[in-house]
Order: sequence, then C-alpha cells, then structure tokens
Amino acid sequence: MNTLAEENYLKSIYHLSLNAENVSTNQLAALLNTKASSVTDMLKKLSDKELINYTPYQGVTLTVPGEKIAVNIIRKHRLWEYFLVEKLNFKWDEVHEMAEEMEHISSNELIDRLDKFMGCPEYDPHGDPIPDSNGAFKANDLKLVSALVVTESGTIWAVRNHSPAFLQYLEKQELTIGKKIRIAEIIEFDHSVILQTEDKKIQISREVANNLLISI
Amino acid sequence: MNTLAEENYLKSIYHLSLNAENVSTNQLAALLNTKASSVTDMLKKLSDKELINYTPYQGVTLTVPGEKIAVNIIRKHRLWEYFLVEKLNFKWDEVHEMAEEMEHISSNELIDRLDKFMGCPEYDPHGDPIPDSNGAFKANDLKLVSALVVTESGTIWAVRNHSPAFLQYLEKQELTIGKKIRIAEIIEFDHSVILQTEDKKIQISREVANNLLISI
DNA sequence: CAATAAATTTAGACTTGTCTAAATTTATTG
DNA sequence: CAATAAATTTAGACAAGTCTAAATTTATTG
Repeated sequence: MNTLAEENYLKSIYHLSLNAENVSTNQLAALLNTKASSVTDMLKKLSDKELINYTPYQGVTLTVPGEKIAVNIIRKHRLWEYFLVEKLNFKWDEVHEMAEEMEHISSNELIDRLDKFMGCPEYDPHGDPIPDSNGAFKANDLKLVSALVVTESGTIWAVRNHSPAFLQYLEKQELTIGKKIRIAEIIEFDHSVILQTEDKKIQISREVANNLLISI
Repeated sequence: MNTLAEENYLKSIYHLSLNAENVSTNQLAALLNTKASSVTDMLKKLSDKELINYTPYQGVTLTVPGEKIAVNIIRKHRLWEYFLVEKLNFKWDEVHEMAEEMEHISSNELIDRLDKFMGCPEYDPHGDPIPDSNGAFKANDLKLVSALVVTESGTIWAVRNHSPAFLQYLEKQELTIGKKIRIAEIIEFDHSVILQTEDKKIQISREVANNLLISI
C-alpha cells in the first residue's frame, strides 16, 4: 500500500494531467500547498516505485499503475461525496473536505459495496463522473460556458471548482446542476456572460463561466 | 487536532483502563504492537498535551479531555461498524479493520448525521454500547460466561474479543448475539463450560467463556 | 546569443514516530 | 534485605515528509 502523502501526489498529478501533457514541479507545489523542493523529493520516491515517469526538470506523467491508483482514489472520493449528499443530506459545498479524508479508506470491497448500496451513481454531486471499479469513466462531452458563443444552449452539468465560496454563489444564483441555460450575450469588455434561464437573465463573470460546464 | 498515532494511544489507554486502574507501558506496547520505548516517548507527548496523567514507572490514566477524545473515537468506530454490517451487509467478523481506519475521519457533524441516518443504534454488531454525542454510555450490566455458575442463564449480549477467528467460531457454533443460554455444567478439570441452548448443548472452552458476555 | 529571470534540484536540517541497546528503577524472592 | 528479575526509561539512530537556502538548469529577451 501507499502512504497518504503518496496517494495525494498521485491524485494531484492525475488532475493536473488533464490540462497539460507533463505536470511541473511548481504546479504540484501550488496544488498541494507545499514547496517545490518537497515535491522533488516525493517525485523521486514515486519514480522509484514506478508510479510516475520522471525526468528531472522535465515534469512528470503517471505510469499505468500510477494512474490506476489515482483513479481509484478519485472513485472513492466521488462515491463518498455522493453518500454524504444523498444519504446524510449534506449540501454540495460541505462535502469536499470530508471526502478528502474518506478517499483514503483502503478497502476496495467497502467502496464497491457502498457503490451498490447507493445504486451505482454515475455522477457525483458536482457533476463529475464516477469511475467504475475497473477505472472506466462514463464518456461525457461537456463544454465550458466560457467557450460558448451567443445563442448556444445546454444544461449545467458540472463545476470545475469545488470551493464552498463558488458553490454557495452558484446556489444563490440558482445555477445548480440540471438547470437549462442559453447564452444571451457576451460582454466584450470583460467577457462577462449573460445567461438566459427559464425565468430570468443572470450575468456571470468570465471567472465563473470558466468553471461551469454544460452538456449540449 | 491530534495525530492518528495519538488517537490510537488514547483509545488503547481507554480500553486497558477498564480492567486496571493504571495502565502500564508494557500493556500498551503489547496492545499497540510496538516497543516499550516507543510507548514511553508517546506518553511524554500526551502528558505534555495534558491528555494523560503520567508518572514515570507508575503507568498512566486519562485526563478528562483525554477520555473525551478516546470515547469519541470509540463512538466513531462502533457507528461505522454498525453501518458496515447493517447498511453494507458485511459480516460481524469482517468490519473491525475497516472501522479502525474510519474511526479517524475527523468530522463530528458527519458522525452525528450517520448516527441519525441509522436510527441512533445503541449497540454495535459485537454488542458493545455506542456512546452518544456527549460521550455517555447506556448502562448495561453484563456478566462473563466464565463467571457464572451452573443453572444461571441469560442472553448472549456482547463479545470481548473481536478477532475474525473468534467471531467465525461463534457463528459456526450458533452462539451469536441474542441467543439464550443456560449453564448446564462446568467441567472441573479445565473449566470448560457446557451451555444449554433452546435445541442443544454446546461445549465451549474456558477461553471462549472468558470472552462471551451475557445479559441476565 | 549573452545575460537575466524563472523553474527546479540539491544540501542540510527539523519533526514525528519508530527502533535497538544500555541504563535505571521497581518488584520479587530466597 | 541483598540479589536477581522484570519493567521502564534514556540514548542514539533511522525513515518519511517537510522546510530554507544555495546551486543548477532551462527559458526568455534585449
């Protein structure tokens, strides 16, 4: 088994890999709230264990075994989030920190039974897909609201930022998962976006648009 | 917050305190599967934090704050065991190790909601009482089968040993929680006990009798 | 393309929790 | 009650994971 720190590094490398081929030391340091030198130390250990491909100064990628571990942790994280929201009635902005701890409970048998107990959900409370026990993700083709043009429309499906502040803001604006929206206008000056929902118009900043994903 | 190691020491001190006023270094070392010198080191740290009363060579007791932490961990352990058995259909001999990890999930809000979700159970799958969120235990007056005399009877209520081997043995002998028994005979030679159940007699060793608790 | 800036790694140190071996204290017993 | 045994603590070391400061490599740019 791997240590808690190792698991967190693998998970972070996985997440950063979605946006960039190679993950850099500084990116990891920023995400993990640690120092670049600490990251370097850990990268050597993970490389020795053959969980990552690491070339000094060139960043890292996950090996197949490394990715498997990372996806398994993400599966656990998302299933526990689903449990906390659907069974224990937490709100979607309250569950991230708890799931950060729970994702490290080691038993896979436990997580598979939890999965069945909840009816094998496909998406977590933030709209992220839950990988199955083989690590397979349901394919879903989402687009960032910030990448749309006027008149395009779709359904809010997921968020890219899980901070309570962001989620509470969305909740207040009634921009929660499942809501149908259409791009009414894009402000040229600051790239703010005006969304048309069923009953009203809502203006959101570029920052917000850049963290909202819709299914077309 | 306290570290995982600290929590495990406090929990162990609590458990050992039930059988002896002062808990010794060696008792702790045996229970925690570590060396006496390591225990001494940790006792100093816990003493500095005023979670235990420690006098070198004299053993330790928990302070009020220390006991509070210990009981809270035990509450978490037992609620998670209940969850694993009642919701995820694990058997009573399968849940101890998982609960050992889960008891360290920090959120008390989570555990209180889990408690309500399950209907505030009073006993865990091994018959141990689950303390409430204030740390109060339901009083229950149990007796060891090994302490009974012939003709005494009662209901199997709890076990003092949680090892899979012991629990599986009990399962096989149909000596599970709720079963009514009467002491039919005590063999003088080795203190084996012959139990009369509704439909048959079962002979158990002194060792087994010493780990079975009944309610009279 | 040389000089500077940015990113990364190395060196050396610290904390937590553990260990072995030696020293010390307490308990036991002839 | 002195001698031995048992329990406990101290001393010194080690692995994991982190840090600061210095050195090195890579990237940028005038």
